[in-house]
Amino acid sequence: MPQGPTPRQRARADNIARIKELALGQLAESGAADLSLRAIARELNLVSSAIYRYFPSRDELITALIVDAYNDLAASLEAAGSTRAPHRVRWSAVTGAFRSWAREQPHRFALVYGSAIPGYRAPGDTIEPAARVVRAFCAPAVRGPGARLPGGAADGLAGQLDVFADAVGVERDPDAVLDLAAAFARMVGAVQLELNGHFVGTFEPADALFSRFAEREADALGL
Amino acid sequence: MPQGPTPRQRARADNIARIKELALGQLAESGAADLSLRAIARELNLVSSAIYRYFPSRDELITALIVDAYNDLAASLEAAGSTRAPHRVRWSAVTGAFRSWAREQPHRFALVYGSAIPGYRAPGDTIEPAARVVRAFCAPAVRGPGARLPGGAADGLAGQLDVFADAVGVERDPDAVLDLAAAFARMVGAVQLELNGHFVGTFEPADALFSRFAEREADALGL
DNA sequence: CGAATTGCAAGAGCGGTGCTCACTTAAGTG
DNA sequence: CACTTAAGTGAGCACCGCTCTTGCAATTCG
Repeated sequence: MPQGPTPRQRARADNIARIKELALGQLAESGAADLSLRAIARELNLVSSAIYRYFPSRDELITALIVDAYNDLAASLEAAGSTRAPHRVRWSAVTGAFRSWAREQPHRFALVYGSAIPGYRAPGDTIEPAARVVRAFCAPAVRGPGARLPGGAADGLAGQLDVFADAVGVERDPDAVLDLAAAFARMVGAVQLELNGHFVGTFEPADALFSRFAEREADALGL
Repeated sequence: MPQGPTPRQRARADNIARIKELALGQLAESGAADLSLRAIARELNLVSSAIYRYFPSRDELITALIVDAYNDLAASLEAAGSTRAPHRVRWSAVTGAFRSWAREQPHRFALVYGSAIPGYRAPGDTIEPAARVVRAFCAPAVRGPGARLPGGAADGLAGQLDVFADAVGVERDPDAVLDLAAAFARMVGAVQLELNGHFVGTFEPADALFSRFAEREADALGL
């Protein structure tokens, strides 16, 4: 027996995909809090309760969208950073890709890095995809001058930086690791500010600001 | 005539305050998207429709809460930064106050710097309070080595930095202004990440990380 | 092949939401 | 005291997430 997916499984997967697709469309129009299972069912010519055959609750649907968004963003960063170009160029590409992805899909960015949806608690399934994003973000700076001393298990911030470096797969000295963490936080914050309109009247368009940020970070990281 | 507020105006103001208070309580428990006017009315022994005498819509209530939150945060930063201590100490105090405020009232932080509430568009009333926060944040670094050259009206990023410096009331060279913008974005991003649990497993607690960030920024700003 | 099992969809229903509207009641004003 | 105006009422509309029972169809098994 070929043991492939049965027709039933195929149909089910198709429906799940269709639901996610419609949910994404709704997300783009109204945001996560307005995501309505009933509306999805309506667009799908289904009775409202039928949706619950595929997603046991609204939160489960949202979780699936979050995981997808993390993976999509991570893939985008990985694609931007996997060239043979010099590290500095790759850094610029990855940071640019982050912002571009967020600007193209602001609703999905809000889903993953915006405020937690009220009453919604991210389950464990999301932490791996989230880490993948950070890994991809740091990839261009993964190795450089001042590799990590094999000290290990230091207390306090030094120890935390070691843990972070390990999780991200970076071999750098603590100062560089700190720079990476700062760069990621800066990125998330700046994108958040841009998307929420906090730059209107000052940094609009913000292209120059973002590329200058990236240059400085590249300098600090010795890329 | 003393021309003070009439009893009616007093009662009205009291009711508005009470509504906002209950809304804040609800916010702390469930987040902005779960904010229910009917629940507020219930807690207030009012019939649901009576709320609309005070706030024409749910969005208007939320806007009021946002303005209050901005002003509260700004006041907190201003208090932390208005000491006679050296600039560097004040910088540390202000950045610390920002994080503290956000950690104490995560729901309010989410309201102002989190993702836009779906379907909700911030009206103009919010931009002044928002600017006040940025001003207070930058206050400790308002003046320092390398004051701004009276060039003015440069194109591109330099011009934007000038606009930003003017709006914030900073007299610094473009590099320092850029540092300030980066520090603010870093702050918002890092707090966002911390509040949303992205630091679990790495930077938890994040106190050391945040103070190290602040130190580096103080260095860069020459404080 | 027929029967049993499994998965899907239907539809009614519960308790909740924001918001509107015609209405009564109460308070302040000439 | 008569009048205006603001506050509160309650029914109602259209929507929401979610549950539950019921009928039907496809698949799997004896």
